[in-house]
Amino acid sequence: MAGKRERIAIRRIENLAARQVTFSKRRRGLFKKAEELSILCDAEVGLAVFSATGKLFQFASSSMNQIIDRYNSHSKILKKADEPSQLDLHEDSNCARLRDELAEASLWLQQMRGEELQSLNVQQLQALEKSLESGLGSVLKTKSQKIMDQISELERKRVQLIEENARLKEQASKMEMQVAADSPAVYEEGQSSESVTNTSYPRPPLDTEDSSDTSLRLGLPLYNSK
Amino acid sequence: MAGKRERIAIRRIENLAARQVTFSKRRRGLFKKAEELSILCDAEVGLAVFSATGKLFQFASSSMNQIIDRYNSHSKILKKADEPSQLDLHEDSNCARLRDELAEASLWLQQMRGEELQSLNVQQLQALEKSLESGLGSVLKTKSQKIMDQISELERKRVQLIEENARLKEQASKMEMQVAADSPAVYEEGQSSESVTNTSYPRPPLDTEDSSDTSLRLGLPLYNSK
DNA sequence: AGCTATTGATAAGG
DNA sequence: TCCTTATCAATAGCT
Repeated sequence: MAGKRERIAIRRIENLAARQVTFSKRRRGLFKKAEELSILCDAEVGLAVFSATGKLFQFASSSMNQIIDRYNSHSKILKKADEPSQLDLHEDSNCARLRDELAEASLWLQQMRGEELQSLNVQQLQALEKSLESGLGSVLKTKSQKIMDQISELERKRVQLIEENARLKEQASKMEMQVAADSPAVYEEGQSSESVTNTSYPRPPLDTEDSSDTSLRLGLPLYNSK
Repeated sequence: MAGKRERIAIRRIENLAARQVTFSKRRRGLFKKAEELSILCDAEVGLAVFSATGKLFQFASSSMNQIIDRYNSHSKILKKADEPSQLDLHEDSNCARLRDELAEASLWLQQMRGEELQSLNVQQLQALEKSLESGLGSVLKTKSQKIMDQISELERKRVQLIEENARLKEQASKMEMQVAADSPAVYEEGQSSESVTNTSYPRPPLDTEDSSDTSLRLGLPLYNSK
């Protein structure tokens, strides 16, 4: 069912539909590779493609205007004073620099509003988005981890306390029985806990554990480091 | 001997030599694909690459100047008339700018309304990504709130248990004193809690409270709804 | 728009 | 920079 791929000759594809499909596929691949080259090798890359129907697709690692400027600079060195023709003649004096700045600014605005994204196929948009997303992700991840740790710790201590309670209850009932056996009149209404006599009773580990628990005291433990 | 190739991450290659080698290889590949695209699909392609050392490499299916001109023509449509030929040069700079912004906004609105989206494959994906991201943000916010609630609840129960412990300890020591007074030989080494006799001792609120606490039992309470 | 069988590109290592 | 080779990635041909 799949492709019995054959190598194709590099010449114009006559079939219109096939040509358009290939254009789409290869264009994507080309732009991807252009971007990868610019990132991997720290190169400035500008790529413009006009489809047979006249539509423009572009990629620029920085901005196309900047790349064209840089290209022209190189070309001038290799050639001559370039062609100041109509464009440069009247703009050069006062408007060229301003025009470039405006072009850059509007390009940025376009990009930030979601416009001209074609020219940023993957790079700028994704760089911006990824930096926000990854920063957010890291924060959330760290926060979640800390929360999880705190929950585990709380749960651990809860279990400890429950066990402690069980021990104490057991002990209490044990003693109750003894008390009842020895002097049955002592208990009438259960434990009305008063007369807090602080005896030298050997302390269970509770308080020791609890003293290491300061970070869990407050209502907003999210932002506590351990 | 040969390459045990591994896939590499698309980020700047730190090693200089490796970066240069990769630059050479990939640059060749990129130019080859650019040429193939232009031939196969009858497209006009211009590609300029500046190495990190500032060297220029270029490919153009026709001529770079022609492509730049054509590019500028397209850009002008989106930006401004760009032909303030001497006459309206000074006066219209602001007006042209405003007009440009309006034109851009219109185009953007078109795209947002669903027009021109086919040509914005990556744009659409990333716009979708962003909306997903904001949705994710809401989810995370809600989740955080629930976790906070659970922590508060755990903390509340912890305090309850501590109080309960304190009561039991108090009671225990109270009884201890009684036991010691009535039969001093009973206690020798404190509470080695064994012989778990489950008496009909009136239960403290612990277990009752605990039964409402099922969602906090597991190690991953993050994904529990209340 | 998806899916594979193939071809093409290329990371490592000399 | 140029080979070689093992792998990974792109994509031609179909559906």
